[in-house]
Amino acid sequence: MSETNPTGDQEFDAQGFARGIHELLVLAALRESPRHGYQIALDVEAHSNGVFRFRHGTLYPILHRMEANGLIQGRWSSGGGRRRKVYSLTDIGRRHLSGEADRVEDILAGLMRMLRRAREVPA
Amino acid sequence: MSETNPTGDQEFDAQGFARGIHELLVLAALRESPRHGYQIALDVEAHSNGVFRFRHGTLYPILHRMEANGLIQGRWSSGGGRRRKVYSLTDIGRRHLSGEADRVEDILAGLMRMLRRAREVPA
DNA sequence: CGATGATATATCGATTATCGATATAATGTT
DNA sequence: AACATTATATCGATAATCGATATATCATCG
Repeated sequence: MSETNPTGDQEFDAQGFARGIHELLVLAALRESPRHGYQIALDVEAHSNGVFRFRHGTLYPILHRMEANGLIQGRWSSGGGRRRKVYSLTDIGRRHLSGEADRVEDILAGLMRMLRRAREVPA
Repeated sequence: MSETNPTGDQEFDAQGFARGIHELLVLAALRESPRHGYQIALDVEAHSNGVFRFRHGTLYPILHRMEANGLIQGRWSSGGGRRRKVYSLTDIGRRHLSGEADRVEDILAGLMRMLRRAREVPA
């Protein structure tokens, strides 16, 4: 009963799930236009009513990792003044965004089913 | 903008989320009747079309932790033969199940919103 | 009746990533 | 001039999954 699951559902990897969520949040924040780190954090927080929030000790390592993996590309804003690293989606990141969105949505659907079952607790 | 969020939404804790999911899977599997570890693993796998799967190196530590936290209660099946530790929901576990189900569902709803936004990627 | 595979529980070490704390610096405001 | 906000960065502690491994029972089949 362990053949690759026949429904086409995606598998749940507990460790990777949170990481995937974080990366999706970043990719989604960049989907329209480039942004620097702090903007990404504010964008994510604003669009989720404060549910999702990046601590900067979390965000910047994620951005570095994603840049190393080629999902995003950062460029230091030229021109004097406050240094900002502006990130934009790469083609890889754009593909990853849609692929991961599908994958995660399947998992979320599975979780929803699980929750509905869990609600049917006999009093 | 960091006061306890006003919408009543639950906050997302990346680290704790996966753990919470695992615990919910166990609690949900026990909601009807007591089961031992191996049954829980099979139950979870069966009801999720193989999306969710417990490795035993993962499951048993979780069961031990949940028992230590009072969410479930294990009893070694008396009577000769193969030793089995049968777990059942405690009252605490039952309350936790419904509370956590609400909490996680809010987060899932937030993730769904995020995914919908992510899908509107300009071609 | 012996071998094999499924059932069943358990522990341990390696890995890895978040998180909090902390550092640095420029900018705007009073 | 002082202070809060904006902005990026690193580091160590923490914690939990995961794979590997160990042990033992039971059923089945040759």
